[in-house]
Amino acid sequence: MQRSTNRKRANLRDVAAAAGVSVATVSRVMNAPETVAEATRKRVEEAMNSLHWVPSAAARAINTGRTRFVGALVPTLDNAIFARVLASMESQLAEHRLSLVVATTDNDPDQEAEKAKGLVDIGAEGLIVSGVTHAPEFYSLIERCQLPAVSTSFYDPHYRLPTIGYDNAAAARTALAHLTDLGHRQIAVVHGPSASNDRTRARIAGLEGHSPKPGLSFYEVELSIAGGCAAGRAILQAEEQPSAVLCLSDVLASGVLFELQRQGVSVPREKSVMGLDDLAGSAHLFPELTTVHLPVSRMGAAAADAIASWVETQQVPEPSLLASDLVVRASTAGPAGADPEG
Amino acid sequence: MQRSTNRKRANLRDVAAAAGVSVATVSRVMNAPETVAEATRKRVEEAMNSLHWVPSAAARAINTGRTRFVGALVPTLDNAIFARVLASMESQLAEHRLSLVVATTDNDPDQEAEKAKGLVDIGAEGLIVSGVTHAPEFYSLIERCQLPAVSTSFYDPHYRLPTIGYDNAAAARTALAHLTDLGHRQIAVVHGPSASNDRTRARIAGLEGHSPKPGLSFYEVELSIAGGCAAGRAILQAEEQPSAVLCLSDVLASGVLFELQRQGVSVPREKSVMGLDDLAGSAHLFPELTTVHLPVSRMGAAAADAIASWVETQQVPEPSLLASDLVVRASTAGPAGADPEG
DNA sequence: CTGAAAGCGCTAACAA
DNA sequence: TTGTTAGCGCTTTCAG
Repeated sequence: MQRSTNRKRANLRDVAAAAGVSVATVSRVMNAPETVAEATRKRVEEAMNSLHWVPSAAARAINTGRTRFVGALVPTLDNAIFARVLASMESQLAEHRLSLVVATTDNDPDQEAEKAKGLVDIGAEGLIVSGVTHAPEFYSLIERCQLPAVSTSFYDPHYRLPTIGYDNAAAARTALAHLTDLGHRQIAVVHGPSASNDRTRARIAGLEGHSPKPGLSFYEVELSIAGGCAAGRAILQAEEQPSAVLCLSDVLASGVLFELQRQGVSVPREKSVMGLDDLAGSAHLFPELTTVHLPVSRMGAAAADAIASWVETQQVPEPSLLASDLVVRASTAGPAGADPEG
Repeated sequence: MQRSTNRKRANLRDVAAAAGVSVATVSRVMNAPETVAEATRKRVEEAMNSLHWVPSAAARAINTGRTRFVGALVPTLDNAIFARVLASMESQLAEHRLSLVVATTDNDPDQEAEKAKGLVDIGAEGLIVSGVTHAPEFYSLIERCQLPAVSTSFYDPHYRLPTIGYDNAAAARTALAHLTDLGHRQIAVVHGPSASNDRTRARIAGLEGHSPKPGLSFYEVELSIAGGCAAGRAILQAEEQPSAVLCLSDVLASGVLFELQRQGVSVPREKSVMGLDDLAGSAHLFPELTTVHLPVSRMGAAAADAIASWVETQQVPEPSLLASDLVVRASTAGPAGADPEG
């Protein structure tokens, strides 16, 4: 039954009083301990402990004007690729003593704008987004707040936000070239919703004008294993059977692979299948998936550095292009019946 | 070249001055617009816009004592199961007008404690964690801060934090029972790191004392597709071949499946494989994976409600047990050579 | 090395 | 319906 047992949370003044010092000294113990005499510091620290003192984030933020966190808006957490991006962003931001707050947008610009507002409302100092398609409300938000914001997963040096990403069109072209090099001329292209995803659109566009010009048939499905399966079934029902399936995402390729197996189609003997992403699991599928590696870890780190420097120094970072590269594994081969020497 | 062009961000006073009203009125326009006369409100809103006024999160927080966000600490974003949990947490928290901030712990209690501190530092009003194994620093943090915290993915009514989860031991037992019911007597059990994961330990413990007592051999691997593949290879090299493989996680089961296929082992004809989790993709693997469904979406929503009510009303929520259930699909069957009628 | 005091931007009584 | 004013918990000069 001590007197102050039921009081609210202690504040700086309480600690100062308990330690017999001024609030300024307590503040110094937190922010510049070396400027406080050892004995005084000890006394203050004891007071902090015995009062269960916890500094108020808000009070600090209001004084310093800094919250030390930035927000990342990703389409979904459902695709393993974002786990990699976020992990590297987070660890790189930590180098700058910045925290990362994650929000998902479901590929919906309106939801993105709303979530962005939510992040700003809780004090985000900067934002990292995906792609170059955003709601007007999003742009007006970052403009009003003069908020640093960078975009990832897409490279476009002329975009109004600095972009840190790869060339989606080139990545898709690399994949297609691998297939045509193997001799495929009828190719099914499987991709996720294009209306809501500019990365997907860029990849599709990258396929245009490739030479030699193969016969391409497009299948748009939900971006998931189930979507890949649906595409697999649709492809098998087509009049003219493609000898290869180019999936614009590894997740889709996995689904296609499973469905073809389910239908008794041998990969790559009867049909080649390839992806684009290079997820961690893709190397271990059966058969191991040929794909195009996207440098998502480096991208996450680069985006983290970019937003950090913007937040810290007010310097707008430069756009940055990261290379992607072909990873040939076991799921692709020449078309069935082709001369294996040719 | 107006006079105030280069000033810092506008504040409430600036807006009030520009609109010719008091700061209180401006505040009301934000927080209770209906109490302000239409004309006044309009004038204030115009002033807000023309000054690019953005309310300060910190200042609001310091006054209301609320930040309106809670933190979730999850082991990893790499396993699709957490995407489901987090998605439902987030949408349910939104019902309470609360935001969710996500951090990953990599199954490391020290990292968890550190990240928890980071969340508190930026103002989290409550925390959601996984499991019942945490660092002393974590406990002292939530105690010092009197911070609401609930635990998920585990049910233990006697734990010091309210647990909202399923019975991991029972789920594993359900899986094992399915296999023994099918007639399997030699079963390989594949699981992730047990030292760092109490859910895994609980699942393993759940296998004990099951009757009829089958021959169980355990394989501990990294919790990933690659880990599942490694387990698959190890199992095939064992002296006594199990007729079934029980994976304590769907991710592992996928890897086992791929590896068995790679080695030419037919599932379920030669070996049955089952998982535990019921990820969205599991229903679409080849063959479709038999598993135990964990109610992660409901769990996320329940955890959100629990932490929300705690944060809002200071009432410590009750622990809550959610049922898991068997989902029989195509990856399990009786042991090879068994009488299909028996 | 330490303290006094002036705010940071906002909310919420209380008055008018 | 609107204004006045006292803080919220902390940092940060500026003195001593």
